[in-house]
Amino acid sequence: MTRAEENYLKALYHLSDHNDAMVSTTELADRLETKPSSATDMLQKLHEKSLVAYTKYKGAKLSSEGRKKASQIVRKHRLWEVFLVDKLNFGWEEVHEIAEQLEHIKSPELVERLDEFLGCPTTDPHGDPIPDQKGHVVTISKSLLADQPVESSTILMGIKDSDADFLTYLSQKGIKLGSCITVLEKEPFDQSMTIEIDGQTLFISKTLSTNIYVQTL
Amino acid sequence: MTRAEENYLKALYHLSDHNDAMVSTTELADRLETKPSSATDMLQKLHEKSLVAYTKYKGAKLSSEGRKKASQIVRKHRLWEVFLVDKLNFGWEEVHEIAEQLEHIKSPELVERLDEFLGCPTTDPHGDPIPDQKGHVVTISKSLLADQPVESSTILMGIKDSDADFLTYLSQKGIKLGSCITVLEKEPFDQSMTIEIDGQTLFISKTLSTNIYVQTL
DNA sequence: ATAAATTTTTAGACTAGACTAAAAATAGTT
DNA sequence: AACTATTTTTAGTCTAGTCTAAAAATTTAT
Ligand SMILES: [Mn+2]
Ligand SMILES: [Mn+2]
Ligand SMILES: [Mn+2]
Ligand SMILES: [Mn+2]
Repeated sequence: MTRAEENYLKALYHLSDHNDAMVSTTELADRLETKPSSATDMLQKLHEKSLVAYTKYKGAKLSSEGRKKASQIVRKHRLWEVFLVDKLNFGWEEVHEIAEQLEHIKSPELVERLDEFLGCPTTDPHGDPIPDQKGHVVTISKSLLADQPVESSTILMGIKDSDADFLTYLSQKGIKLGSCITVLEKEPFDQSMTIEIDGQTLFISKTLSTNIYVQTL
Repeated sequence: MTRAEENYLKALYHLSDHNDAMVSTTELADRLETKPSSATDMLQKLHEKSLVAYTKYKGAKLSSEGRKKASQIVRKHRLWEVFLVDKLNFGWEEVHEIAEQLEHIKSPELVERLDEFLGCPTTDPHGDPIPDQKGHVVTISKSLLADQPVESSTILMGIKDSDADFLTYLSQKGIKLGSCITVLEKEPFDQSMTIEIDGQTLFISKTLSTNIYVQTL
């Protein structure tokens, strides 16, 4: 499998959002910052290889074999992210780009040894679950901070959009995985919130609260 | 820089053997398991980029810029080998293939953090020196075991041909970096030797003794 | 110094992956 | 239902990197 093939499989994995929904060529092309015609080419190739179920004009989804391959890439990506943050002290906003390369290293043995070295983590630095060798993920029920009622106490479990600027902003405010968040106020007209996070009071926009996953205590 | 370009630069680095000797296209092609015509193509390209000094029919050698790039790849290769052996407990015969991939990961920050994480090692698991950020290597004077006189006591400092089968064989015999070797006997007709290594007596062929670097005590 | 053998380069073809432009299919609108 | 707008596919082109076969240069041998 080439790097390009792997990137397409991974994109399909993320876009189908676990409910093996059909993905259109434009969605796929947008995600990979390429053109729909290129996506069509690749989908036809991956269909030939039985990694993708693709029907002209109707979109594509991963085959079970394709999903397994994709989950292995995601597994590697997230394990390397843990390595970079836990062992090399990178910030969570710096690791995605590097993991994007490391995920393509081919060595099953390496993955398992890395996993063990890291203490078999179940989530990556952004709160996303790490698939096991078989591609299974333990899904932790989490809800959006935006949907929490006033007075509720929660713990920050994940970031929806792991954009580097967004992650940097969160770090600056001292917002990180495991932070305790209590909703103090919610403005009905623009859904902005006043929250207490690890003791300090913060005012946050709707954009922010819809990109943060929390777990109710 | 593409992966292929990097592999060509690295091959030139190793073949020119520090004395910036001219390297022929066939040598280069053999090393990279490709054809001379492919090597010619790439040399012309790298010459265009001023990374290689190449003159038709006369061979090629690295420019100072090219040598610097090459040394950075070698640096990465060897640092990753240290990581794999020291942190992930791989055997020294297993790491070359994986490092061959890892050496192409692009992130200067990663290299420096990895270096620090590993305690800034100066040699890799096969006894080869790790170039610093500027491409400088600390050359430790070592000689071939084959050239040692009878009765001399030495320490194993490196392996010349890091072929996986050879490394596995050495491990099986308990031969590793740092082992104390005393030459007990030398047969004049075929240069085979009887040695004492870490207490045990071993009979070794010329092939073996010409692939082991030692330092005299 | 010529001729033969070897090495090196060129020319032409191939694949993976991407792109543009045009054609075909689908979806949306009157 | 027919027309329009959008999406998707096809056709053709491009680059990187490889290969084979042929041509050119160099080296070796006579
Ligand atoms: Mn990737
Ligand atoms: Mn992540
Ligand atoms: Mn390599
Ligand atoms: Mn090595």
